[in-house]
Amino acid sequence: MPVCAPQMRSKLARCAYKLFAKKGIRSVNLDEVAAAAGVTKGSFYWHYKSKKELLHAACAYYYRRWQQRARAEIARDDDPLKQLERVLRFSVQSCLFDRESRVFTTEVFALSLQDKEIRAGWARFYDTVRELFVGLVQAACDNDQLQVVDPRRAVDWMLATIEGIKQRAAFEPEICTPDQREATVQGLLRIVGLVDAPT
Amino acid sequence: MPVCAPQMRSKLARCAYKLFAKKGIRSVNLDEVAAAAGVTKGSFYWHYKSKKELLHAACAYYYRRWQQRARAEIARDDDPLKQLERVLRFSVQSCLFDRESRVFTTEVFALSLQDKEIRAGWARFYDTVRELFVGLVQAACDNDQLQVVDPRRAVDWMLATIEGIKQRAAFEPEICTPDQREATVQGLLRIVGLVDAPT
DNA sequence: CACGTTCCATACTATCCAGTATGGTAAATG
DNA sequence: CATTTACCATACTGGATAGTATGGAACGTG
Repeated sequence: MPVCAPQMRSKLARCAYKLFAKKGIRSVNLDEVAAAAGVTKGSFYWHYKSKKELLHAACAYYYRRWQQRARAEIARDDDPLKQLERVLRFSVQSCLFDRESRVFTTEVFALSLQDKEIRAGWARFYDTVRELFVGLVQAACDNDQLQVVDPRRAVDWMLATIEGIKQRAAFEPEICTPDQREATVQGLLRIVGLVDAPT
Repeated sequence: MPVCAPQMRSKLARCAYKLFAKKGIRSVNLDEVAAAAGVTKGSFYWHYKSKKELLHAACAYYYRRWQQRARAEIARDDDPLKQLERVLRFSVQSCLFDRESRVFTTEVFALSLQDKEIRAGWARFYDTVRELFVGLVQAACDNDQLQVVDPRRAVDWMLATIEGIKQRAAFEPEICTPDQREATVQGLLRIVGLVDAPT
């Protein structure tokens, strides 16, 4: 019996992500995905039982890649505040330049409203992202580099702002041009420090 | 020749919005829309030439309603800062409770990525919203109730945060519960005042 | 070498739905 | 009253595509 099945399965997920992120999930059909992976629809169904299962795999691919890249950024520094800045810069960067990521996430958001499982998966991902940022903020506080009363709440606001910029930038690109990247990062840091000030 | 055509045209747009906002644009078919308005698909096509044209009408319906409600809030006060708070409260309120609005806008965002005209229409809407807020912030500044160096930039950040909260709340409802409404409004006001502080 | 298993291809079905073709009815108009 | 026009219904077409039925090749195993 020949081997190597898991390779094709993950290749299909990777190709699916690329196509979904380029053209939108709903306007990509399974023939395209299979063709991109060098097979046909018939064999696609040997690896996945439905398009929805494929979408889950594509999401998982996206999660993993984001976390890998974020961890790589963190590993490049020892200082907690610098680490926080690095991850923020990475997040903003992907918001500014990675059109594919925006297309994919926007489509997933729309599908999430109708599909409980997709929504739950994405919520779990958001949770890990939140905890990652909370950890960094906490560390920066312990290091006397930041003063934040409620890190979790502060991070929630900051993440919301990132998502909002990402989304509004689709309509008003001028609010988020590459040369504003550093100013945006600093603005986000300011939000972390300020949102939970006494009302 | 009988009259009253424009009534059915706008009724179709209204019904389309309701259905789109409940089930998502792409999972609503024209038979449903026509039935909701008390006609059939055949006569639908007498009023609109395509589903896309209907979507534009549904968007226009959404724009108009939002602006009417916002203006109504403003009219209830004379004080610029209070007016700003009112509109913010209305925006947050619709983010907290109006699930339909969230479904509709999320779907429109997804479609915008593939459709230039939809995107352009929404960009125009965002522009009027921005100018409305900028005007209020400016007035509050002139009235010595706020100190903002660059109102347009501050409003951009604040609007981004609203959108981000709206979106993240779909996955993490706890970041945006009704009892946090006032705190959220105050947090947004703080962002207006703080984002353009010197770096 | 027979045989089962893995992996893939071809060809088909079934369904959904946007859009069209066509005809009917009632009111206004000359 | 005849005719036109506005508005609506019924019934159909065409295209796209998710999923299935089926068969075949290659490879390991007894």
